[in-house]
Amino acid sequence: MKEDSNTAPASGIRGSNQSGMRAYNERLVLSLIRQNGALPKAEIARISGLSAQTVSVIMRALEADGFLEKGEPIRGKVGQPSVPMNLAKGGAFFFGLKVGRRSLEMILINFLGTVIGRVHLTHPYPTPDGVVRFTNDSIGQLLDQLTPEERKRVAGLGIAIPFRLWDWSVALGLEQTDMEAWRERDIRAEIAQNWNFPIYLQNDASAACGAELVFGKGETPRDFLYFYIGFFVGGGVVLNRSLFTGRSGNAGALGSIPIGVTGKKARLLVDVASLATLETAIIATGGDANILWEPPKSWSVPADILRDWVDDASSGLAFAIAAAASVMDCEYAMIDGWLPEEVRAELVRQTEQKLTDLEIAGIEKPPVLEGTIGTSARALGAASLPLSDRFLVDQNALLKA
Amino acid sequence: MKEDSNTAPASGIRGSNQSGMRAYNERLVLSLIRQNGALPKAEIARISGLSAQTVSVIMRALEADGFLEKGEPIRGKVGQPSVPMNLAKGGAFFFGLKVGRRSLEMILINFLGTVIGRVHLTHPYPTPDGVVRFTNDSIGQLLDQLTPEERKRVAGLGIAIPFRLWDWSVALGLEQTDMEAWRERDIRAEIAQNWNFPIYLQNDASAACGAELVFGKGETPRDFLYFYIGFFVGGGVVLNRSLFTGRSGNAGALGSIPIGVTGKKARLLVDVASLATLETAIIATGGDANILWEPPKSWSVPADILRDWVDDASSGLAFAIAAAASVMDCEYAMIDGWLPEEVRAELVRQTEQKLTDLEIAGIEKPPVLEGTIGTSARALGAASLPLSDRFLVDQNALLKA
DNA sequence: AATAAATAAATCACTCTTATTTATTATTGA
DNA sequence: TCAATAATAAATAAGAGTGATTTATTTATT
Repeated sequence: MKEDSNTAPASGIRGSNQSGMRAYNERLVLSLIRQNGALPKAEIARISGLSAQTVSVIMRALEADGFLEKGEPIRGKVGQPSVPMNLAKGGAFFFGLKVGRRSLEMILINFLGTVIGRVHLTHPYPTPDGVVRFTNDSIGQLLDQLTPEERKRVAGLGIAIPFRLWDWSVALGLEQTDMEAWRERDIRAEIAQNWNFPIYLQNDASAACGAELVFGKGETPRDFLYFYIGFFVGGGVVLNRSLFTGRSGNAGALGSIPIGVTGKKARLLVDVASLATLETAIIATGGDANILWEPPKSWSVPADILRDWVDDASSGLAFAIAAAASVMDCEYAMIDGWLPEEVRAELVRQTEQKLTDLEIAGIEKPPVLEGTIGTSARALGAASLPLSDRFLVDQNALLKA
Repeated sequence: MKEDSNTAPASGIRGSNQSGMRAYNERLVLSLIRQNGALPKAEIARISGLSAQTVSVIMRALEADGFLEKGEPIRGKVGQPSVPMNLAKGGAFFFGLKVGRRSLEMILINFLGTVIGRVHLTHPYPTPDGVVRFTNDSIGQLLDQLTPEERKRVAGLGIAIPFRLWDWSVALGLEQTDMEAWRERDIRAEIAQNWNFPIYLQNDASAACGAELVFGKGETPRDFLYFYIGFFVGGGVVLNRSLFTGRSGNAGALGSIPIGVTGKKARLLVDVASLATLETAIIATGGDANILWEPPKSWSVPADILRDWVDDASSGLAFAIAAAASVMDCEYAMIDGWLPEEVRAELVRQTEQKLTDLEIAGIEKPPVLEGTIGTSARALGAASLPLSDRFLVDQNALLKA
């Protein structure tokens, strides 16, 4: 699969002009409200440093375009009551597709990030044909739930999918050929033929990171490191409050962080901290590994196997976090995944402990936190891709179209 | 020492306005010429996407201000001959100070990056008082070489200094107290009292990385990883063609990358790939380690000691590069340092070999290259700090002042 | 004649400054 | 206690200023 196909047009460094400036300031307003909740115009002016008049003009335009709406005036303070402006839930709609080990999931979210539609399909393993068909069908179904007016406001589809699917074959116990198909197919392009909104494709773990960045609860830090534990473990790197995907779109390939060497073979994080490893352990003792792919609430993994896995995984994560923190000096590390909440909590606790115990001079060890999104992070993150690209601050927004 | 004092004002996300736009486009023009050499206005317009008229206005202004100058018209093509515009060497001047293990070095460069003045001082170890006095004295001397007109165009001083100097004491065999002074002193502020140009302070290895970015020969890649081998080993991370220093200014603390664990103690890159290690090895065999601090051309380190050191150092570097590449997906890794050229070449060769041999799935291993600046990278990088801040593209340039 | 570089004049889009309006709370004086 | 007045803050209108763009023109060359 042409994984590069998601990458923005490489382009050299471009100049800036007035429309770029306006686009940037509009995104800034929307981003500030998304981060802080409803805010009056005067407050936006103070935060952004823009003049009150400029903010007034921009926000009235955004309101007229249906992206913002007035809240109840707040009285009780000296002066004219302030009118908080909030995101209008019908401002735009986004599709998010998660391609997973055992299932496909399509969600439809509104401008506030609320899931307003969901289609789910279980499969033995993902195939390009199956994914393309499911995508087109489910988008059709979900569009039916929207009014004709709302349909015009669909701003895109994001796809969260593990990269290098063809490397799965062995782990999945499938014939090499079943996965080889992914190498050549460009499902993004195929799906794009059917729809006239933009389509984005990203590594599933990076997408999950995007969900945390856009929809995460609490204050989002400038720079953080994110791990998502799925069939494999992957992650994302957030710099300056935006997801850094690098030149090839594969930055934050955190599963490939080496955590030790035996001879010439590096042991990688993915070898110890992914559900594939846990599955193997369960199967080795004659257990039924399918429980892993049910919604995590209902997991019933033998306690001793789980304990060993958490022990190994947290050691690997601690080492990986230390390595990554040296490179990018992050404020904190976050762990989420397709895990029951109590397993995630224990994994975070042990990782934090092992990181604290590790003696490393010269860097500050970031605190380790639990993700705030949980199991649905990948689908939500997928849907956040078109949202980020169109409505959130982005350095490139300043440049010429 | 308040190492944070260099960090840019934290500030939230700011809006953009016309002066920001113009400032950005001016920097863009200067950056394009610095990267590509002399370019005619029409070519700048094509690369930047700005209209020919806009570029014409901007470049005439820059010429009038003395930052650009006309080259010889190029004939031989259809149409009016193109006039390549180049950086004017007298456009601005910058001071760069390197604080090192055994010496201080102050350089003065012109707008082209050519070193036009240099003052050097050997010391047993760096003290805040010594550094402040040397700085003020040497700036005074070097200013005498400039005309009164040129003196007005001094745009700043950059200081490249190892962070956490107080951790040196043990390695240097000095009393703890000698280095404790650094913890409290803010030499940047002290020096700033004497001069009315801006002063920047940065980790010495990150500064060296900046030299590569600004003055490096050949095409500079978007994203790369940089190691500078000095008394300690450190580095820098370049993202989107700019030096990423992170929230605390300590990103690219590449010396702290863990390369293995024994019990709870992590072995770090700095333990195997710094000259401090080599010095220890030399002293252990009764040799004279002072040769290391002479200009590297005249090194005469026993061959067997050097061979062992290069072997260990390259193994550590290979592992560190693999780890960092997983996090940030860099185009390549670069190694430079206070080293004789043949040692650097061998170190790079072995690192590349060991990285190739290392089996790691899921990432592309970056090629390893030699730095193009060499021993003077730190002082040049220091001088590049005010240059970057005032004259090169920088996302923040677009925002309101 | 064709082509390309460079520029001039007019236009357009945007933010900023200054001044005004509006709605509210705080203070004052009978 | 109550009404009149002052102070304050939000919001906006009008006009100024700045900078990129468009269109047209000039210039120098093959």
